[in-house]
Amino acid sequence: MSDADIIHNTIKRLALFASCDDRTISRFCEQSTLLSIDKGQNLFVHEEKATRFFVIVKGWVKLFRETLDGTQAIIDILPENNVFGETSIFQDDIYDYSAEAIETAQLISIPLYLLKSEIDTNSKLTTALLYEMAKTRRQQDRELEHKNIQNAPQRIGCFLLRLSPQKMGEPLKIHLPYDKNLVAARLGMQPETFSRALTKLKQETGLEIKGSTVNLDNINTLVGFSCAACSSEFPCKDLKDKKTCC
Amino acid sequence: MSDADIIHNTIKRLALFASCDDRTISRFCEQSTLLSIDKGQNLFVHEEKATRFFVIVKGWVKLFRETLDGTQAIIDILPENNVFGETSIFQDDIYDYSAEAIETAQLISIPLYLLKSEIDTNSKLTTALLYEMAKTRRQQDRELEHKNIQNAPQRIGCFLLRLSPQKMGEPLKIHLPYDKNLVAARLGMQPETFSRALTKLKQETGLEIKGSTVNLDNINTLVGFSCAACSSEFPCKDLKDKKTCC
DNA sequence: CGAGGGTTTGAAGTGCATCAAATAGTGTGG
DNA sequence: CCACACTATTTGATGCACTTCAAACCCTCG
Repeated sequence: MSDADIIHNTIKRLALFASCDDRTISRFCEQSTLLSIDKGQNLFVHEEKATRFFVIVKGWVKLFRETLDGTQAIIDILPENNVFGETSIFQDDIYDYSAEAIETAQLISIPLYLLKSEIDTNSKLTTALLYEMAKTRRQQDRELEHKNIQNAPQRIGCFLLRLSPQKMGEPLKIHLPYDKNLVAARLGMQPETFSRALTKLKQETGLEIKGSTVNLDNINTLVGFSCAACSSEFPCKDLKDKKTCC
Repeated sequence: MSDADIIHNTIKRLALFASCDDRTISRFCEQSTLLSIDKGQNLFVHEEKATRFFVIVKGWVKLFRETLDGTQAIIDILPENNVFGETSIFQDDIYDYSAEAIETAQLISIPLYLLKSEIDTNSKLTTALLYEMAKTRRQQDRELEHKNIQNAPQRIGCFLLRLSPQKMGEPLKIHLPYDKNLVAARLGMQPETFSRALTKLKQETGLEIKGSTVNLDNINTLVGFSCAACSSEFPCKDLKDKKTCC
């Protein structure tokens, strides 16, 4: 497939552009470029002037910020078909986090000015953006709640449930999407804590761990364990299509 | 002032409606009602069907959710001129939190369908909503970061800075907006922890506490203490007009 | 004055972080 | 295919921050 085809196919399928007509989508595609970025490379840095936003075609991207004393706060870790950097249009064109590829990734780079000018005139796109934003807001809401009221093993359980097809009563086989250090950081804990918490989760729910694969006979025990300390009930409606649930 | 005047004056001044013409604003006002609610009363409950959203004219409102095991997660505590409940239009008209008056409050109640239909046609309003949402998103971002990297005394310091006029080098006199138990809950800590953390803050920065009044000779020591562990620098640009800063 | 809330203080426990070291896993060149 | 180096992961020991439970104190208001 040519670059142009990849760009077009990817953009077309995004919820953000779902309501746009072909002409609009083509306009975006024409101005977009496809780029590859190596593992560990930064795409942009917090506070930097923003001119483009991105869509992940392949690979994983880490969004984070750093404090004065050098500690890193992971904001999110995104797989393919996710958009990021677009919110800088509400931020005086300043990126409000840094972005780094955690494994070699392929990205679509789209000029921000296109989105900005489109928003002024295209109410469908604006509404779509609004919906996406609302979804993100809800996710963050949960993250904050979880951080406050769930403990480490429960947060891991919740994270695993998010990765699963989420049918009650079924067995479960999950492959951790990236290395355990990153999962730990994503969940706001130390690698050591992650390791121990996973062991505890094993004891409590009967799940089994082999390397980066997690098996469980029946998802229910995990739901019972993790979702007890959460304000939304299991299938986590309204959130299930996104990476954050529970 | 008549109810209609209060409604009109309040709505007119909201950022959300700043870009709307008088006709639109009048349309909203006509369909709105003014209501009073006693301290401790619920305005609506999480998961309830949503038909109206609200603007605070006077008093304080607590937004929260409860988990199965009964613990409460405070989402926010809002003073006058804040809008809440409006995000349920992105949620199948379900409130995604409960709302309770923490002291007798006066509120404007506006039908959600008005906002919904307006969004389809009025791109100015949609954009304004988008901006408000982006601002909330940023706030939440900070909250999460703070929860991760600031300790209890620092979080209190940050909270106090948010309440102040925020000029460097000046003395400071702050009155805690609501009772200490609530401040503690808002900051995600126990009342006992809050008390102890405040004592520590007193030792570290030289501020003085008399009941619910906080005095400080020079704001700088507080900034130095609290903002060290934060990824944004003091005046907290982009955030200073909202309740969350630092 | 005395009851009852809010607030502070004390003592003990829990959860997570940190530092250090052992072990498992992975890829490399021989 | 093995040995080595290097990294990821686990385990152990200790410390700190916050929570929890309990009791004292303080303040307000009937």
